[in-house]
Amino acid sequence: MDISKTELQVMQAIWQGSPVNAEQVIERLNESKPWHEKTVKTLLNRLVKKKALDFNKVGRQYAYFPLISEQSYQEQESQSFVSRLFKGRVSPLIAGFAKQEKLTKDDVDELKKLIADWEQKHD
Amino acid sequence: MDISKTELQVMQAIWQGSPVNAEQVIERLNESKPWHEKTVKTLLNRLVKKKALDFNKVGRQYAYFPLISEQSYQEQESQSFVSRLFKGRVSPLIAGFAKQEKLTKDDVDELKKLIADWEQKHD
DNA sequence: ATAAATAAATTACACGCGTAATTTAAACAT
DNA sequence: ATGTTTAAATTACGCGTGTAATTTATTTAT
Repeated sequence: MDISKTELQVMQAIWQGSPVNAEQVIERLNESKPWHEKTVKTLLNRLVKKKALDFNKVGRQYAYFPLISEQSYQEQESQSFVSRLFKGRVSPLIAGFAKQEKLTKDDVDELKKLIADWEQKHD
Repeated sequence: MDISKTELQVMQAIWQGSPVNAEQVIERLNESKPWHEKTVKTLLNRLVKKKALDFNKVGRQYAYFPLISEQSYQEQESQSFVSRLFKGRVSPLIAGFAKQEKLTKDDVDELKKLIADWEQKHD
């Protein structure tokens, strides 16, 4: 049910573009991390069992594709993260980023735009 | 090293106020979730081993206190969460909240204040 | 002083995870 | 048709986690 941290990296490789076979997933992953081929295949299998992925057979290979979109995954996880740590309030999280000097000008610009949109919609 | 989700709930009970003995932790937790006494004690033990907690002996009981502040825990976890899911950019997370209608007026007000502070500091 | 109570320490146990190695089955080469 | 290659499937294994039960050690009651 739950996608683990390593499994997430596999999902991210697949979200880059699908359908994609195991070999290509391994290539994409090995751009950043050297994982053993067998390890990646185990992870693909587990993700299929968890219904995070599915595949079509193409010859003797599998062409994997996601059953969960990156968007919806991000939304669900963000919800549960913010609930768990901040009782659901999002601004303390941003406050922490600000305090740690982890906000860039771009971030701030985007936040301003989001706020403007929100205010326009909730007048 | 890593604090699990259930362990976090124990930490949160202790962050409510310390030092605090096992019995009191159990009471605080059972406000919301009915956990077996033995389970909570196991978790306290593990958190001590992980150096998230320490204690002083008071008679035959232990008075627990945190070695990690809630603030710093929140900051570290937020960092790593946002890195993992959003390549470190915080605004897509907020965008998701906005899209899901999970932003309240209070949130928006606080965000505006944070932004104003940030801009003032980075002129 | 010995028994009873109780706090803490140790042990338990199944399941998920990270990390593969081994086995099986199917396609390709000869 | 048979051997070789190569996907995919199955199995492995130690460690962490959720969830306690059991054991030990210490205090309190009688």
